[in-house]
Amino acid sequence: MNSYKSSESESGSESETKGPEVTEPDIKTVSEKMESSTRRRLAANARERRRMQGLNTAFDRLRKVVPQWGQDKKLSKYETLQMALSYIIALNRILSEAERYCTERDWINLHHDHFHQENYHPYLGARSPANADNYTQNIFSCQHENFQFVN
DNA sequence: TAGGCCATCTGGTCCT
DNA sequence: AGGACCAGATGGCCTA
Repeated sequence: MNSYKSSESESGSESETKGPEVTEPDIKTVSEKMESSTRRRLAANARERRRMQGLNTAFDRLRKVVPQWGQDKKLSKYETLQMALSYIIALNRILSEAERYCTERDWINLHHDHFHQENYHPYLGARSPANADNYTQNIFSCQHENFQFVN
């Protein structure tokens, strides 16, 4: 654009006329600094790429252990987190309920009930993040009743 | 074609 | 100073 061009030409003419004299060591220092800066940026980019790849690997591992009934399409990161949350809460509920049922038969019946697909319908039906948020809120509203943190 | 999801780059902040 | 983490911007790919 014009502004860019004019400012560029201004600085150019300034250095020609009254700018500070640039010596050979100064030029070398400036170019070395730029080179160093570029090198650091590229290294940071590579580290960030590795970091994100690590994060994605973790998401893939999480997807493998989280239920995915009838969904041929892989869960998005957001969906994976939501499903993991739902799954953990369900497992936790089973554990706490199991403590209340003394006979093995009762426990097996409970186990079957909890892992039936219908229990996850609220999440699977949540297509938009807004709906998913509502579901999360519902989950958390139950969480206070069901979770007890042990030191 | 719009919208969702994702990878990458980038600059800022905090920590060691 | 350098690394880790984060959030915003951007562009590509895919699907309804």
